[in-house]
Amino acid sequence: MLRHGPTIVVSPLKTLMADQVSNLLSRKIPATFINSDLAKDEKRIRFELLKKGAIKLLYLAPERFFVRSEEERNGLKRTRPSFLVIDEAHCVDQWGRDFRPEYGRLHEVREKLGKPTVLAFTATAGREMQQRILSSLGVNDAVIFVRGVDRPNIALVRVKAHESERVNEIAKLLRLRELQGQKAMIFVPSVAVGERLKNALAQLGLEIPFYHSSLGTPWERQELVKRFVGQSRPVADQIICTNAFGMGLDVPNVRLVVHWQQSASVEDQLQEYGRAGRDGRASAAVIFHEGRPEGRDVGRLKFMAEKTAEAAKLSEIESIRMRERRFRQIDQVSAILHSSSCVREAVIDYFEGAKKRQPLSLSTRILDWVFGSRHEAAKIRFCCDHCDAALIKKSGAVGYVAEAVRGRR
DNA sequence: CGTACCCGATGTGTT
Repeated sequence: MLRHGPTIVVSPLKTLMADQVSNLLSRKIPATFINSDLAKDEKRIRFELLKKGAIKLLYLAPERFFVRSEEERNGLKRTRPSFLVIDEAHCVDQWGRDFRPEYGRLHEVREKLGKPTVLAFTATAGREMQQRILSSLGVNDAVIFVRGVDRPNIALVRVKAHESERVNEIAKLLRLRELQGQKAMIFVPSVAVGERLKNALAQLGLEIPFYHSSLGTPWERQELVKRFVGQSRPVADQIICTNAFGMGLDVPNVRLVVHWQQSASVEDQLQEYGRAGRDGRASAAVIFHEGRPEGRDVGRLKFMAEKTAEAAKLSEIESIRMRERRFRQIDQVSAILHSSSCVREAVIDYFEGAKKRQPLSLSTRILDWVFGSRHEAAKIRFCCDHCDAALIKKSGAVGYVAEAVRGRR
């Protein structure tokens, strides 16, 4: 706010831009976005405000810098922003090579904008990803702050189960008394699996909506999101979803996140189960797996990774490299799920390194104070299936989740 | 077979 020029914020989703801009405007901060939802006139008005210096925060998708219209590109170039902010910066790495290549070209953008200071934020980037983000953005000398990856109030439960058993286990979980009036999410890897699960649960008397990118119109999808967050009726406390659901979603009382199977990276896994317990209260994450390295679950993820790598406009060597990286990310999750040690520790190591923690610098402590969670972290009473093996043996996985969600033994 | 942007052609109209 105190700098002379505006700040450009790169954001991955139009819904996110709209939410954040309206939030900022309600705090009287002059913010706006420019994207393909705008009518021609509205776009022109916003460019003019920008030119007059009336905008402090401008939200854009990365593709916006590469639109056909030279006039629009120049309009952005002339803004000479003080900062280039990359929100959800894991997208630079996760999408920047194949799925959304413009995410991988932000270093060019920065050059054209006159080399503004770069600030990149994400809740989920492991150590290798952090380095790749910096190198993609062309800021290898950047200072990195890594804080708060652990979510001590979420009990982590790995459950080895075949597909047929998973439906019944999920039904039992959803029916837990401890969960009534609270929220639960079930992540599935594909539309086909989601539809199957939705139908199977319906057979058992559980009608649960399924959110995915090809569901209905954008308006209908937004309506379902609103039903889940309680801004539209009928309220949906439980939802089946693909990973399309939730970037930027902040629902406080999600008590349970179930994964039909592992995610395609540790980052995805953390991001998804991390939706649980945002209010700091005791919550649980259940992840089903098949107990062996190369079963159908992993096969499906690798198949999708392969297709993505093939579809991207990459040279053969780049495409192979991309595929191998995605394969490795998938295997890293499997390794954590199949290991017989603490899941929590494995995830923390992945993000922060196993090395002993350095004493915190003043700047880190200030960042903690500014961005850190306001509530005291709950004491860990429940950790994971490994650390609480005796409890699981006694109560079973479902019983353990019930106790973990209640927050007392 | 997951994830989204933008754009221009086609044809409809749920906040």
